[in-house]
Amino acid sequence: MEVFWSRGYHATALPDLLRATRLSRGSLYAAFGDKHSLFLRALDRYIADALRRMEGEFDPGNDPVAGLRAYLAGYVERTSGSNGRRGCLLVATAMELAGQDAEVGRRVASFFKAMEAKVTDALSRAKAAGKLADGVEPAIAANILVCFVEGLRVVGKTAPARIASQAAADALVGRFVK
Amino acid sequence: MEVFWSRGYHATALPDLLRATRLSRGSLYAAFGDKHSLFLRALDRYIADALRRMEGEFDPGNDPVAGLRAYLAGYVERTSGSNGRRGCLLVATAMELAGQDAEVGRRVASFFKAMEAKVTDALSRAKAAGKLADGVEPAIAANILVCFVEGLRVVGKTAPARIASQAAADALVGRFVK
DNA sequence: CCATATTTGGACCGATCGGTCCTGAAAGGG
DNA sequence: CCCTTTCAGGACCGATCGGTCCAAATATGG
Repeated sequence: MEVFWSRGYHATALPDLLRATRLSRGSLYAAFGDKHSLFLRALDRYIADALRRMEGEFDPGNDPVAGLRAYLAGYVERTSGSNGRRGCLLVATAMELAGQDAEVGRRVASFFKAMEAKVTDALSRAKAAGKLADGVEPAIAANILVCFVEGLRVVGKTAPARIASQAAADALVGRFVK
Repeated sequence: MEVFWSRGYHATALPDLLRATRLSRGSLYAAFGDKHSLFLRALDRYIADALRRMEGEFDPGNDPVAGLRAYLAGYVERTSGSNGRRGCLLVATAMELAGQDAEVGRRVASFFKAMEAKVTDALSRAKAAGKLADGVEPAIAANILVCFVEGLRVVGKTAPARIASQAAADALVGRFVK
């Protein structure tokens, strides 16, 4: 369903979708309406997957700092090598469509907000446990981390160097925790 | 020339380019060859502008920490409000084409490498001047900063909140400098 | 085993894509 | 003042876009 993933919306033609879904033209339109609706479905699923994954990483039962590290490690993994080259449906969509398509823009914006909220929450719990370095404000640090991981996705498109990304991620959280 | 800027490559049609260049179809093809070549020209100019700007910010004659702050402030400015919504030709291109088009991929990759080198250099000079916090490694911190600013461009597409971005930028460099 | 309902592959549609080419007007030089 | 050169505007091209429709094949139920 996510052939949109590495190609983007405009670059994905109907034949690509037919091949990927193994559906006939008629069946695909009967099932999804049109290309735009199908794309929205794919985007929603991508977002739901990402949110579910983060819910596991930031589970209140776990150590928030460990969750943060797992969260960053996941992004390092997904932005390295061939994973990195595949890219990220959300980031690609944000750059390609979010400005023109309100329906899409809303979804992307709300995802980023949700992600930032989850990271903020984890940082707040870490702070309450006295595990944050002095002067680290959870909301601001969360903003930094979100930008960092999305930036990883961008540079990972062309320079998917795992060790460098991992070192950067480690150094970044090292600046925030005690 | 940069109507590609906010629309992206695929979404920009010939009529858009004709309107933007005020050229006729014939003249445009005589001058640039084809759409792809024209895009490459636009991309090269965009990259050259960015590099020239950074050369000013990271001028060896200036204080490297001030340069870093100016560099970040520039990104905050360019990712806030309507500037943010317009987006970034480089990031959009990285996500849309870098994986499929080798010519483009090379340009994008070399730009990110050049940017990282400039930031690394500034950080090294700051470190030599004893202005960096303990344990901050220039190359790694540069990687973090590059990812951060490119991430700003991504989230700035849908949530161009200037004050939050500025606070994040300030906090981030605050973690690196003494 | 037949009648009905469902789904399939693909022909087909108008629109638009990137790209070529030709005509007529404007500009420049003798 | 005319002849040549240049160039703008747009008609035109084949290909492909997203989307519709239908006939044949398949599955289903009695």
